[in-house]
Amino acid sequence: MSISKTYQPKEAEDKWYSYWLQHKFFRSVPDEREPYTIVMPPPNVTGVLHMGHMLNNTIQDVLIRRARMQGKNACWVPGTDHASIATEAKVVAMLKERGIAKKDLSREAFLSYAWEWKEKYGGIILDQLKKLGASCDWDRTRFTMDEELSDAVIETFIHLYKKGSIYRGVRMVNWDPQGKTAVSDEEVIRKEVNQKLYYIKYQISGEDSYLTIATTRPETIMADAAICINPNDERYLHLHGKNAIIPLINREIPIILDEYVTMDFGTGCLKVTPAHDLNDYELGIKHNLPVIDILNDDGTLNEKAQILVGVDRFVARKKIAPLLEEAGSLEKVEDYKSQIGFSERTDAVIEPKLSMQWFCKMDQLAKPALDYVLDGEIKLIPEKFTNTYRHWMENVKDWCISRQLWWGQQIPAWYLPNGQYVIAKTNAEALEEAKKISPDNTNLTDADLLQDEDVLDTWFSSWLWPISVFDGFKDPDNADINYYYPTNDLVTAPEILFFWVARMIMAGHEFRGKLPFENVYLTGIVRDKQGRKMSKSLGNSPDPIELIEKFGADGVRVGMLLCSPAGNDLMFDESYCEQGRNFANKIWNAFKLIKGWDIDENLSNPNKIAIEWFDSRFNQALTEIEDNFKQYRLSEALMATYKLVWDDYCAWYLEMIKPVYQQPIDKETYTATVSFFENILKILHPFMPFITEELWHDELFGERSERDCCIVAQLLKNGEINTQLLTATESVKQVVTQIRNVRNSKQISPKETLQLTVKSSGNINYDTYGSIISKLGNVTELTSVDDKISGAVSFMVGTDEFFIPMEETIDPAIECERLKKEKEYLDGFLQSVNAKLSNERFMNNAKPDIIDNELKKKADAEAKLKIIEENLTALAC
RNA sequence: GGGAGUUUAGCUCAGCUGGUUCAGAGCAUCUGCCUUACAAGCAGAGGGUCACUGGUUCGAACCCAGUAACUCCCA
Repeated sequence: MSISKTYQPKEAEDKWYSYWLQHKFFRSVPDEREPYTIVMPPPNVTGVLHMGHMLNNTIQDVLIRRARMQGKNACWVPGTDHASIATEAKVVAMLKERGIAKKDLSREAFLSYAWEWKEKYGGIILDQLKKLGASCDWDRTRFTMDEELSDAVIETFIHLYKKGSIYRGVRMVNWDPQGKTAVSDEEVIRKEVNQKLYYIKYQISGEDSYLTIATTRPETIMADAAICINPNDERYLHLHGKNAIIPLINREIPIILDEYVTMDFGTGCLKVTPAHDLNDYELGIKHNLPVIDILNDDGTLNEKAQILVGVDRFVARKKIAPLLEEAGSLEKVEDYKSQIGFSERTDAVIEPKLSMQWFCKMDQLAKPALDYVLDGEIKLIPEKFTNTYRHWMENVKDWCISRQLWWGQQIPAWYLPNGQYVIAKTNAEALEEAKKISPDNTNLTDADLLQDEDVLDTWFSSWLWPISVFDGFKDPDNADINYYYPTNDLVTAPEILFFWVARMIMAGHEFRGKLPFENVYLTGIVRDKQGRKMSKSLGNSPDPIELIEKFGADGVRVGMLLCSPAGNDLMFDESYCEQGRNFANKIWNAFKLIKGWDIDENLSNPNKIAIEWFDSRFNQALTEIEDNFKQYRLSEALMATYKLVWDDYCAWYLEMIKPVYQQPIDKETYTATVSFFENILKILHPFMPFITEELWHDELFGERSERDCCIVAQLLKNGEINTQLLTATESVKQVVTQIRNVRNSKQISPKETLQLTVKSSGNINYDTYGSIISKLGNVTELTSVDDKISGAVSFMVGTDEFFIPMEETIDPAIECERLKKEKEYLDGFLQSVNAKLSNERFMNNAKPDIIDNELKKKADAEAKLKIIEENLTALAC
C-alpha cells in the first residue's frame, strides 16, 4: 500500500464530519456527567461566513472538543439571529428586483416573503461552519424568531411592562431614514467626515443689524426655535431680550441665554433646532421652545419647512446655500471636520428625530449585571474589558426597543379607539384588559383594538438567547435549562459587549436570578496585514471557504489560532494558514515513518532512556498546555502542542529511536512510540480534528470499534515528570547540537562519522546517554578521558569538555580568540554576581533562595572559567 | 473634550508577584544540505538602547511620574 506523500485534507474532512454526525457525537442530552455548555453567538441570517466567524467558531470548537475529551457532557448550541433591519432591507431589495414595492404589500404578505427569504439563505453560515469542523449539537439549532423564542420575547416584554420597566415616550432617537426605523445608540457608528461649516446671517428683529451663526446643517434653519448665546459673552450683550429673523422664511425667533453655548466655537451664536438635534432638544425643553419637525421619515423636507418641500435633506443642503447667498444671508463657508453617525445596518446618515418609541429602563437591570462582573462571578477575558464594561454600565441610558419594521416580534401593545393602550399577548386578552381600563366602553370588540405596528429590536430577542435556546421561558423548570444553565463560556467580539453581552447578563439575572455564563472570551477583530478591518467593501477579506480548500480546515484552524491572542486584534495573513497546513503535513509524515517499520520480536530495546525522556517531556507539555487553557491562552496552548510534536517528538524522539533504514525495530520501542503518537493525536484533536481522526483509525493503532473515535477519546491525566532526566537530556541535546555545529563549520558531511572524547565533570553519566549522542551525532566512538586532548576541536557543555580529533590542524589563533571571548563574558558575569554578593543591602534584602541562586551562579561560572583558563594556558596565548 | 489600552527582533506576540549577562517564541531572513518520514523538509546561524526622559530600588522590560506615537470606547 502506498501512502500519499502529503496529507490530503479534503477527503478526510468530508468523511469524518459525516461519520461524527452519523454517530451523534455532537449530540448532548442531560446526564450525570458535568455539563460544559456554550451557546453560539447567533450569526445574522443575512450573513455569509467571514473571517470573524471563522475565528470565533474555531475558538468555540476548540473549547467544546477539549471539554468533550475531558469527559464532560459538551453541548454547543448553534443558531441564527433574525436581524430585523438588515433582513428587512434585504427582503425589500429582493422584492424591488421582482418589481414589488413593500408599501403595496400587506404585513402578512411581506412576512411570507421574508420567511421565504430566510428559509433560502438563513442557514448558509451554519452550513459553512460545518466545513470548519464545528461540532455543534445541530439538533438544537435555534432561530430567534422560532415560535418558542418569540413567545419568550413577548412574555418578557409583558413582564417588564408590568414591572414598570418598559414605557412609551417621545424621545429623540437615532432615525435611520433609509431603514425608516429608529436604531439604538449602539447601532450608530460614528465616523469623521469632511463637511462644510456655513456662516448664516440672521437679521435682528426691528433693527438693521445682523447676527451670524455657524452650522453644518443649513437645511434645518426652517426648524429653528431660537438663537442661543452665552450670557457671559460680552460681544452679544446688546442682543439680550431681542428676536432674530430666520432668513428665507422670515420667521421670528427669540434670542435666549444659556451657558451651554461655547463662546469660542463658530461665532458664539447657536441656532437652536429642537426637532433635529439632541442637545438642542434638551435646550428646548429647558427654555420651553416649540418643536418644529421639518423632516419626513424618509429624510425629505415636509411642508413645515415651507421651502424645498419634498426635497431630500442632503439635496436641500446643497440647494439652500445658493438661496441664502442670493438673499444676502450667507456670510461664508468653511471646510470642517466632524463626527457623524451612520446606521450600522444601512450606512445611512443617522437623523436625530423625535418620535414615539418604546423604551426599556436600564438602571435597575444594570446594577446587578455590573456586580456579577465586578465581583468576578463573570470573568471577562482579557480582564481589561472590565473597565470598559463598568464605564458603560454606570452611564447606561434607557434602551429604545421599538423598530419601525415588520420583520421581528410585533410589540404586544393594543390601542383603543380613544388612544389608550393595553399590553397583552393576544387580541382576546387585550380586549379583556381594555374593558378593565375603560369601563365605559363595554361594547368594545376585538376589531376595535389595533396592535402596535412596530416590532422589537433584535437584541431584545437575543438577550434571552442563553435561556430561550433551552426553553427556559416556556418551561422554566425543564431538564435542559436546569442542566445546561448557567452556561460556561461565551465567545464573542468586544464590539457587542454592550449590545449583547451586558444585556444577556441583565436578562440572566432578571429571569433566572443567575448569571448566564461564567467566562466571556472576547476575541479580537480580524484585520489585514495593514491593520485594516476586514470587510466586504474593502475587498480585503479572503473567502474562508476558499482558504479551507487551499489549506485544509485543520490548517486554517491552526492559522487562525496562531495569530489570535485573546482580546487583541489579529493581523491575519494567509501565511499562518500555510504554517498550519505544513504542521498537518509534518504530523502526516511522522505517521508515515512509523507506519513503515517492521517489528522484530527478538530485538531488545536499546531506547529505554529516549522513551523515558519523551514520557516525561510529554507530561511536562501537558501541564503547560493545561495551564494555558485555564488562562484561555489558546494560541499559546497551541504553540506548546506544536513544539511538543514538531521539536520533541519528530525532531528529537523519533530521530533517537529510528532504526537504520530498512532495519526492523524492537517491539518495546515500537509499542511505546505508537502509544505516544496516539496521545499526541489526542492533544492535537481540539485544534486539528480532521487529521487526528483520520490517523486515529489507522490499523497502526489496532482494531477500533465503531464508536472508538478520537473526538471522544479521553485526555490523559498528567503523569510524572522526571526533571533530572529532562535537564540531563537538555545537555545531551546541546552536545549533539555542538557536534552538528562542528560539522557545519568544518564542512563535514553528516554521513562522515566522527570520534568524540569527553572530559566529564561527572554531572552526566555518558554511559547512559552515549548511545543517543552517538546516534544523533553520527559518532562511532565515544571515549572518556581525564586529560585534555590536543589537536582536536573542542567545545563545552556545562562544565564538560568535548574533543573531536581533526586531521586538519586547528588554528590556535582562532581558538584563542574564541576562548578569550568566552572568558571575557564569564568574567563580566562573575563580576556582576560578585557585586551582588558583596553588596550588604542585597544580602539583607534579597530572599534566601535568590541568594542561593547567586551563589550557584558564582560556582558555575568559576568552574567554567577554570577550564577556559587552563585551555588558554595550554594554547599559550 | 472625557476614559481605557498599546508601544519588546523584519512581522505577530510571550515575558506571572522587580532577582541568572534576561532579553524569549513562532514566522520571515541568511548559510549548508534532494542525509529514502517529511524541500509543505533537515541541520545550523544572525537579528533587539524592551518608544523616550526622569524617579524609586542593592537591582527595572517589569513599579512611579512625565513626553511622544498609535488604537479603541464614550461625548
